[in-house]
Amino acid sequence: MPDKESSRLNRLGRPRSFDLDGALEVGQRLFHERGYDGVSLADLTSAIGIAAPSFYAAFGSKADFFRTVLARYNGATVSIDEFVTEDDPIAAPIETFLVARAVSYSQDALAKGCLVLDAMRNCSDAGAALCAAQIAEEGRRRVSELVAITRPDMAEPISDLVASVMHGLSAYARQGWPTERLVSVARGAALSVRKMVESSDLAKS
Amino acid sequence: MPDKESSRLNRLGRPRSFDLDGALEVGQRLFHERGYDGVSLADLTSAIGIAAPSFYAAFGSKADFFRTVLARYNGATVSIDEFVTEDDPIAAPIETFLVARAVSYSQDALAKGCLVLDAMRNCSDAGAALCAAQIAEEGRRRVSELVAITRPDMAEPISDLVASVMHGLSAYARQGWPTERLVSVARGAALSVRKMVESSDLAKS
DNA sequence: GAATTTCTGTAGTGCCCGATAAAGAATCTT
DNA sequence: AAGATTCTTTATCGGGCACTACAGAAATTC
Repeated sequence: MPDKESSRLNRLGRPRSFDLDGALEVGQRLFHERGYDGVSLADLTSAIGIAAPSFYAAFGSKADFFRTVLARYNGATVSIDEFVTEDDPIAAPIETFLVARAVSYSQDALAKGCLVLDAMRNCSDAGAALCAAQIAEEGRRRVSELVAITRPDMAEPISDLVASVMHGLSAYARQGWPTERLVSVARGAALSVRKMVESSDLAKS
Repeated sequence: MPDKESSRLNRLGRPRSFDLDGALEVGQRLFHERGYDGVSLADLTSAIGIAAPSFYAAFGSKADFFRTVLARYNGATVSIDEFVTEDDPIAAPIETFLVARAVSYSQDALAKGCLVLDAMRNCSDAGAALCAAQIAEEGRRRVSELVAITRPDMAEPISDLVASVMHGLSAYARQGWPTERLVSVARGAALSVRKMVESSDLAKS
């Protein structure tokens, strides 16, 4: 476990000859294009432009590297929080969020689908798959929390549905479905959300 | 390419010492449990109880074997046609179908999710993944055809949504979500379907 | 400059993968 | 019986995988 930025603040020794985040970006592109198992260490190192030992000194292992890539990717994706308004606190943000995902999953021809959702299933390393599942669960919980503000009884059903539809969006984006088609799916799912939000207000004050 | 039941109807030579369909069943169980790449040829042959050359003589290759397993699995899954009634020709059958899938994806602890939908993404062999995608597309088209009978304008949006939700059901079944939770997702998605079917009847006579 | 520390490149490790060559065993036809 | 055909067994094959031992190169501190 070589701490990247420790041991007397790296003032000694030969400096690293490549950019850490640049390597992560290259890896992210490759993983998004071909999946965890579709990218070998030789692919990674040759694309980054370094030899294997440099890779291991910097990142520890392929799985560790991938986990870092996942975090980087997740940090760059749009959150549902960005769509929350005061008018419609739930249904509209969820619809906009799903549509945004439908678009982002299909806009880049070489990086279709969601890297995180894909890694949940398409990843031979159990630790990396678990990491992806935790990130996905984090996102679902955020949706759940937003719904819970006004409709706590619908928090889980709605967030579960949103999470499930996102898997479909990611899967069919990978299959090559055009953006409009995925957006249609997103809007269709939003119909349910709207209906669930507006359903019999048993739990409302 | 050894044709299994050809060449003068197999009247010559040493008879096969194992059951073909039994081997497929064993393989199906393993693949469903661990996925295509999670099952090695050694796993398969030892579970079946034969040596590798017998496997190759009978099935051609691991990918060919898997394709046959996929067809076998698909033939055993419930179709939406089984739920069509005269009262409600679309919405109710789709809801029942989705609920049935939610149940079947989660009932067997060692075979969670859908083997076909999983293989679409979690499969290093391109041919096998394509085969799975075709089977899935076949199912989606069947839903589309049913919807088209009464609401041709909604055939694609609804079948796309159903297909997408099924991916979520399969993925989260694999994650260990309990049946009730998946059923809730299925019912939630069915809300959309119902609303889409009953929406402004622009295309109706 | 000398010693120290850290990174880099060459060259490999062992492992597991899917697939097979070759020879023997079991059944058929004639 | 002899010959033909097909399956089974043993013992691999070459290849790709993630990963690393080792020595040289490049920066630091003294």
